[in-house]
Amino acid sequence: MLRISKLTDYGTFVLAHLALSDEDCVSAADVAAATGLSLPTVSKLLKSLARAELVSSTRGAHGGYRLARQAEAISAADVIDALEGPVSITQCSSDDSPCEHEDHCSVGGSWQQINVAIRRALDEVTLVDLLRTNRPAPRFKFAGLPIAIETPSAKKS
Amino acid sequence: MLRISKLTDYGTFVLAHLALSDEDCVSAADVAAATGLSLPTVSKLLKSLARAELVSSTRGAHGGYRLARQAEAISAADVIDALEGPVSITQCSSDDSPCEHEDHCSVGGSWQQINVAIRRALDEVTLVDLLRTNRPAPRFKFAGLPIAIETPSAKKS
DNA sequence: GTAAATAGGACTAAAATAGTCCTTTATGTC
DNA sequence: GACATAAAGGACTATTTTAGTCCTATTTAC
Repeated sequence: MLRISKLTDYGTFVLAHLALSDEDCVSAADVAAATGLSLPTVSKLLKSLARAELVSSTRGAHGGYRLARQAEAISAADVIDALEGPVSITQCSSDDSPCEHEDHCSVGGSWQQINVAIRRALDEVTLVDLLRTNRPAPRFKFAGLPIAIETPSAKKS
Repeated sequence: MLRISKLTDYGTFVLAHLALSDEDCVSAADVAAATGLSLPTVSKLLKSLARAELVSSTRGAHGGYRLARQAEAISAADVIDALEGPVSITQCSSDDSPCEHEDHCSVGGSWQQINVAIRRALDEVTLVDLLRTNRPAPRFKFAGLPIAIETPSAKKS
């Protein structure tokens, strides 16, 4: 587990489509048609992405969305931040609520280190990288261990 | 977001207590008392940890649990695997179900790279590290950016 | 035999996520 | 100026996941 939400994954589809589109400006409906996602969902995603300033929008007739900056300048961390809020591996490292286990907690600090390491990994991968590894013919499945195992019916999203 | 579950976090409390205990064998009830968690919850966690062979158990009267190997040899990744299943950042990289977005998916491969990077970070931190950073007097809060911000009411779990 | 423990799994409750819909605002076109 | 198109914002529902509890069976010390 420790996974990104479906919506974040969809968000990368949406951004990928904007990055690859020839058009200057693509409507949510077009993105929905191109990605196979429903319009309400795409719409919701684009609104969030716009609020995070990863895409910019034009309202009204012939309006739509485009990337707010170059694909190289959009990292996986940016996308996750936009759609799930800031990355933080434990709840108590992000909440403002008091941690009721503080008295017994003998771990804690290292999660922050892990957090930073994960963050770094996510910062280093840009939308361009996500596009580059675009549908290789033989697909791979990651089954928990850092070893890619080829499977006949493997799939990716 | 992109966080470990509460139970996994609790799991580290439980393992920490076993690691620090003088006793050879600690019952679930003792762990519950020491950690402030409920017995059913601790019991569930220890059962999962035992199945993953991170702890070993002795049944019957005077039974209990102990670490199955040295604390240095238990990584954060091991704990997450035991309590949440294998780490995989996207659903379709772990499921056996077909990915219904495959046709439109223009990302995918790079998530696996990210997965490996995260995995590496989690592999490198052991239970000993988690114990070492044990309750520093001034506590830190990680607010999304890889910068630790000190707050008056910060807490950790 | 009995009490103290773990093993396994079923079940319920709570919370987070996903997905949809409605109303408002902005903008181009006729 | 009216109308059509499209985004903005938010409310709401449904679904799924996670958390937490409980019950029964098995094992072992005394």
